[in-house]
Amino acid sequence: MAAPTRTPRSTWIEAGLRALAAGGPGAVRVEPLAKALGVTRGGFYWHFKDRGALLEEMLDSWERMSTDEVIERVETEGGDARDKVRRAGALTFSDTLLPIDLAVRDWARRDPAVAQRLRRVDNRRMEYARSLFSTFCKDQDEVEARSMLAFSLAVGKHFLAADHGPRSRADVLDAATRLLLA
Amino acid sequence: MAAPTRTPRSTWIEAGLRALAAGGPGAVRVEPLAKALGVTRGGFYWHFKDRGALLEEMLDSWERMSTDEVIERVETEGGDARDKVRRAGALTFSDTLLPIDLAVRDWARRDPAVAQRLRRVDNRRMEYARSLFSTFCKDQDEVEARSMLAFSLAVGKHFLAADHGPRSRADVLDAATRLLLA
DNA sequence: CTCCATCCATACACCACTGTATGGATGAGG
DNA sequence: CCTCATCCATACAGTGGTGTATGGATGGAG
Repeated sequence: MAAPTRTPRSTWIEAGLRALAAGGPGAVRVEPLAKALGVTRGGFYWHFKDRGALLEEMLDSWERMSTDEVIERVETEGGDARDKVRRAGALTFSDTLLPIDLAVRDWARRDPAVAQRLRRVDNRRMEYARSLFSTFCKDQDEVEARSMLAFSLAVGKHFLAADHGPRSRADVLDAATRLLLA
Repeated sequence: MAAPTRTPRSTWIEAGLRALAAGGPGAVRVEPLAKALGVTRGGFYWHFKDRGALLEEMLDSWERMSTDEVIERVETEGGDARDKVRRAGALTFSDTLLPIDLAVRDWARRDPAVAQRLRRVDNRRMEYARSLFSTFCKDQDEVEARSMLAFSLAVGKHFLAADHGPRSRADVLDAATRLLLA
């Protein structure tokens, strides 16, 4: 051992994820990250081979946070299937995870390696959603359709800019969720 | 008049939209665009004040293509409301328009001016969807919920990476669409 | 043929970032 | 107090873009 790590790998990764959330992968640049952390890039290239290595580890970190950790928390808190669907949605699209998630989705459209990671993550989520919907819907085709619609709604609502006249967005989401959980 | 415009504004705008579709707004850079068109940046700064002016005009162009032109085509071809919903979806998310649309959605999350444009566009689309759903669904809350779900599905499916086990993505989308149009 | 608006090439100054090399600081273990 | 692994600052060369200035080409109108 020696001096206690001052700005360890994890600090760079967290800063990187913040930058990704705010501006997409193109905004994850070493120099601005260092400036934001109040250091120079000196230490960065001690921790990481290059910028690409940071991006890899950011995705590793995100992948862990977005699946196991969320599902574990939902299961320990209990409740019936409908509660769990709502809660899983709330957790995986929380204030911190949501913007990262959306940035990764756009990124995945352009980078096959990222697409593969997202696929792993989405598959775990869909598998979980399927298991929950199956508890109150017996037709498997319909379970799959409802899961897909629920997931699309959870993601899509952040990419849609439409207003709803007299209704609030929250009202419409409520009505849509009821339709799916009926 | 004088020499016939060799690479007019529209050429730069089209090239810009292609770059936007392929790599997001950060990929719309003058130098690579010129290289792709086989010219230097010389002419670009004759047409446009700067890079920002090009982005503006690209959005103007996209806004026109994505609303009036689509709705007009759907209406002239006729059919019942359910046909029109499907056809409007197919047109506004065609091979050329879709990647631009998705790029703009991500862009809008970071740029308020872009968000405002997207809002105008999505409102026109939702308004149209509402009018179609209303023809076979009388509960206005439900019309709004179904419109929102349909729109979310149309956009969200391109951001979702999940597989569906034995089923194909097309099968699941079919089932989901039937659920919405029931 | 000449003129002139239109469009393009070239060269320049500038900026932001990448990755490397090198020489410190810093502070716990011995 | 010395040592050594750990972390950081600084300087450098290189890359790829931006916007400006300037001097041509080009080709239809007159």
